[in-house]
Order: sequence, then C-alpha cells, then structure tokens
Amino acid sequence: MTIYAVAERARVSIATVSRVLKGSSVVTESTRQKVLDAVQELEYTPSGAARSLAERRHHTLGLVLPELGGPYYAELLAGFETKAAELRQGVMLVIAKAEGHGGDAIRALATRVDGIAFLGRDVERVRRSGKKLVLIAADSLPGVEVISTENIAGARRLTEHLLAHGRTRLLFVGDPDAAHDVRERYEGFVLAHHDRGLEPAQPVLAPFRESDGQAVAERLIAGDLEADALVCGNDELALAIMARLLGAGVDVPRDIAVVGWDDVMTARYVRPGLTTVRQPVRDVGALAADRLFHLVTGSAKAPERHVLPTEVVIRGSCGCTRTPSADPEPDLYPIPTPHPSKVRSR
Amino acid sequence: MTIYAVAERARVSIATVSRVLKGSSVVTESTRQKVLDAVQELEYTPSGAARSLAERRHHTLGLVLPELGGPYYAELLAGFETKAAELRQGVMLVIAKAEGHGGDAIRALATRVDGIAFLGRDVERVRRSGKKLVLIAADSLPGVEVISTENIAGARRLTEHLLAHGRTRLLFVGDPDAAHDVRERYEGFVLAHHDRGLEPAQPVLAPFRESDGQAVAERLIAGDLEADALVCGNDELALAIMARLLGAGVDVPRDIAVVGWDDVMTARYVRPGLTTVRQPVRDVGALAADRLFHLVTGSAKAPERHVLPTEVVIRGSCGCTRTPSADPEPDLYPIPTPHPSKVRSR
DNA sequence: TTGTATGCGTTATCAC
DNA sequence: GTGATAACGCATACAA
Repeated sequence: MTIYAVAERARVSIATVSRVLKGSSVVTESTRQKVLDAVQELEYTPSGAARSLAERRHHTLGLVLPELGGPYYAELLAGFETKAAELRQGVMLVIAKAEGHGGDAIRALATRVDGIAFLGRDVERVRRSGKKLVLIAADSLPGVEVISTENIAGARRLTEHLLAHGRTRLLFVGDPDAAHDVRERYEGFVLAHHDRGLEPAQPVLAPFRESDGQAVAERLIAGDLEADALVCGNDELALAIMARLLGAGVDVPRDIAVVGWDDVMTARYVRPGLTTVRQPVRDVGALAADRLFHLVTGSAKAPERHVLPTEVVIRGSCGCTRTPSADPEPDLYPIPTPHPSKVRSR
Repeated sequence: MTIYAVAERARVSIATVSRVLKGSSVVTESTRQKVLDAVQELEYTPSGAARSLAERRHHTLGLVLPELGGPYYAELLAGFETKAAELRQGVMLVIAKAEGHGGDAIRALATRVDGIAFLGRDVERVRRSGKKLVLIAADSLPGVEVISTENIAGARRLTEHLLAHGRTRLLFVGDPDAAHDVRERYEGFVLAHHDRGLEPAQPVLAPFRESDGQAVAERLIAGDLEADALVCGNDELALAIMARLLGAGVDVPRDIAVVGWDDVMTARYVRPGLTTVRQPVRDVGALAADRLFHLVTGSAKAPERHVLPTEVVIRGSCGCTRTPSADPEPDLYPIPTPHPSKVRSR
C-alpha cells in the first residue's frame, strides 16, 4: 500500500496525493476530496521512513533515561511526551542503564531522531552521535543546552531549616558521585553549614534503593553512625530509613529528623509526614522537549542553561508539628500545632 | 555525512560499507578495518530513515498508553522497553488521553513503527492503522493478540478473603465502565458473593484519582454510604479513602476494612499496611513487546490470549493482624491463597 | 571478496 | 492546479 496505489485509485499523480496529505492549499477541493476518499478506502498509511528520507527530518525526539523507577522519571517522560506531541513530534525512549549494550541502543536511537535529550552519566556516548543535544540534570557543559533544577539552593534551605530546629549533628545520605544533582544537593548541605560557621560531615554513601536505606538505618541503630538529623538524597531512601528507625523504637523526629527529596506520593501518607523538596519535574521534561525542538528547527539561538525552581515541603519528619490529621494533603501543611499525629495499627 | 562519504574515505564501494555496518561476514578483515576507521573519523551516523526504507522495516515498536500516572504504566513501559532493547528494537511512545488529537499522534505513530501495543479505550483508532497489534489489559477480540492479568480470579479471592473475615456489607469502589480490567475486578467481586449465595452491591462509581477517594470517604463518614469493607479499584483510591477515614477517627480495619489493587510503594508504608493485589506488570510489558516482535517478524503463529497471574498481598487493612513492624517489607508476606495461579493461554 | 545498479516510498523542483 | 522526475541514503541482487 503506497502512495502510487492511492494516486491510481484517485486518478491523479502521486505529487497531488502528497500535496493533499501535507495539506497544501493549492489543490482543488474536488481533487482533494477524491484523494481523501482513496486514502480512506485503501486504508493508506504513509511510510514514515520514506517521508523522513525525503524531508531529511524524523519529526521525532529521543529521550535517554538511566531507569524508570519511582515517579521521577515517569513524570519527566510525561512532560516530555506531552510537549513533543504538542509540537507534533514523535518520542523515542531508551533506557540506558550504566553502559551495558546501552551504547548500541543510543547509537541506534541517533539514526532515527532529530535530537536527543539525555539524563544520565557518560554524556560522551551521546555527544559522539553528533545529534542536537539537551542535557537534563547535568553539570554545565560549554556549548550545550542544560536543564536542571535548583538543587543547591533547595538543599541549602532544607538544611538550614534543620539547623534552625536546633539540630547539630546532620548527616547527608546519598552518593554525590552517583549523579550530578546529588552532588549539588550535598553542596547545598555544605553551604548551609558554612552559613553558620559549622563544619559539615562527610556524606554517608548510599545508592538510591530502599534496601540501602535499611542498611543506613541499621548503622544508626547500632550506634555505628550518630546524628540528630538526616538529609537524604531522595525520598525512597528517607522513607526506608524512617520506617526502619520507627520500627526499632526510635522516635522520628524527636530523636532524629529525616528529610528527603522529590515529594513522592508516599511522603504525604506516612506518619510523620516526610519533609522533602519538590521539583517541577514535569516542567523539566516539557522544557527539554521544547528546547530540543527549537535546536533542531534552528529557531533556537545559543545553547542556554535553565534552572527551574524547587520548593521545600514542610511536613512532620523535620521536627515541625502540625494538626494531627490523616488526610493526604498534597500541598499545604501550614498549621504548626503542638501535637504530632500518630496513626498506627495495633 | 552519508554512506558515500564513508565509502570514498575508505576507498571502497558503498556496498562494502553497508556490509561492514551490517556485520556481514564476507568482508575481508583488512577492508573491514578501513571502513570502520573511516566511520570513526567521520563520526558517521547512518540514516535510520533510509535504512528503514530499504529494508522495509522500522525496527521500532510503538506503545500507546492512556497516561503515565502512578507506578503501573511506568513499570509496564520499563518492561516493554527492556524487552524491545533485548530484541534490538526501538520504542516509540505515545500517550493518548481520551481522544483529543491523540488520533493524530497514533496515526503518525503508525507511519514509523512495525507494530503497536495498545492500552486504552477505543481500540478502533489503532486497528485502522492496519499495523500489527497487541492489546494490553483489554477484552478479548477475535483475531487479536491480548495480554491481560488474572483480574477476575484475583478480585474473587480478595473479596472472598474479606467475606471470610466475617464482613457482610462490602462495597466495590471504582467504575467498571472506565476500563476493562476494572470491569473484571468487579466481576470477581460479584462472583465471590455468589459463591456464598450473597447479593453483591452495585459499584460505587469513582474515577481513579486520590481526590475521588476523598469524596467517597466523605460519603461514608456522613452515613450516606454504609459498609464494613471496601474493595477499591486501585491503591490510590484505597489509600486516599483510608487516610480520610483514619483522619475522621474511623478505625480501619476494625470498623471498616479497605483493600486496593496494584501494590504501590505506599501500600507497604502506611499503617495499617494496605492489603492489595499485585500484578506482574513488568512482565506484561515485556510480553507485549515480545509478542509484538514475533507478530512483526512473522515468527508468531496465530494470535493468542495471555493471562498473567495475580497475587493477593495480605497486610493489615483487611483485618488480618500481624507483627507490628515499621519495616517496609517489599516482598514477602505469607499469602493464604487457596488456588495457585498460573499463566494461561488459549 | 568487492563493485554496480536498482529499488524502497516520499518530497520537492520543475515544467506544463 | 497538476504531472513528470530527480533527489533522499541505504540494502541487496547480480556481476565481476
């Protein structure tokens, strides 16, 4: 089923069919209708490959993610896809876990898209493709577009909040070397300490899975680690740690405060509610698609660096108190009252 | 930068370059090396469009999802992408919320992929494309490959569990008309009642967002609705309802039991833990990609119907008691399931 | 083993 | 307005 069949059926040339399909205004309404009818009757579906070859454009944007766990990446992807669809661009996704044959996948991706938005380590893999590029949550790189969020400032505010609570032995949990944004969060942690003339502790290295959180909690319980407040690299980590501590009889936040990063759904369901930082993840994805598109179409000036704002979300785990209520309150927890909530079974 | 440039640089014909790139074994090692060097030096990236046109295959699978909220779709997508990558196929994603210009997006998708895996309503949109097709979580359709999970049996077991607890006034919360799998879950709810000669109540219609859960909770609190057990269409709904009830002083599960569906992360962090049903979502995605690929390559026999097993996850919200522990226990809870479930095809 | 030539299905540039 | 026809960049049957 090609454009020739349609042309024949409609008794016109393939050029005319092409014009109609591309919405050219020069075509007469009557012939236009003939073509459309033929298309309908033949259930004609054009070949994207042939079209791309002729137009020298794929009308497709690529997105490379390191994984798809947790709500973060899904949100990002949703924002990216939505914006791309708006721009009438397709979306190709590849999950490139640390190396593996992910290199192949990225190479293959490069053959079918006009540009690539990349989130992960080893940017070189993508740079070599020579495609238009947008980096997400990455360090600045001369000449390339980068989109990130206010990690440093956010972490600084969050840490300061803990210090303002009178906490003195803060620990940062997470691996600054694992990802650039984690590094920045630790940086904010450090800066908040310096603001008060304090000396920040070294980070407690931990990957981002729940099991790693458990391990950290054990060390805390065993006395191997000491702290009265934990600034965790993300919510999964914070939640896992908090749960384990609570299970061991440690009072959070009285004995130890715990805060996270991302504001996942669970954060507002647990007790105490998890104090964390919210990022406009969806916007990051949308912006990436938008910038990439403009880079591709040439309507973008010089590469820019975008930093989107973050917002500290105060709940109970940092030591703030509020009205006991089991409602999930997605947004505001404004009321600081003397009594922390306790909803527990048995 | 085309294959011609590479050929010229390596002083061979484009045919040879093509052979090397496709890994043909007939090429001499020495010329192979020359070509590879040229490719390297020129940073040559082939045109996927030209390749697809010549081969008449996109080496790309399409996935259509209705949205990307919650862990369900992300998991599915992860499974799909992983399997596709394994099969060396690219993945194009389109989110087609109820109609909108989603029709356009699907049409456009059809021009660039070899087959489409579809999850959502209005299957016709995709069928018209004439592409190879795999339906996910959909009703049976003659001649079409369908992949779903054991919704009926799972819901039946879950409901029976509640009845066995001595609950007598069960309510199903969710809209059976919203999605096929929800319909099946209600069906299982009904069957469990019939098993005991009981008359099931009509479903309490509610979409799947947390806010809808709140509304249902309010009706319960106001006495507008009466029940001693709630079977919810998914976890978000169940969690929102449970939180609101607890906040209003209702004792869950003593006064009213609440169970969900999906086993999201939050389910094991809240107290009481949410009893729910786990589906092998990732496997569903992987199977979809695998079947679609075999449909495309012709190595698949007749279209089949696949039903993957579900598993009831017992926690506290159904009325079961267990050791109070704040640990998140991601995996193992003793599961009193009368019938071992298994994968079925027909 | 390597090169030549044709086809893949559109778009776009010309004529008409 | 519409119709030939030359790209578009690669794969591959056929020659050599």
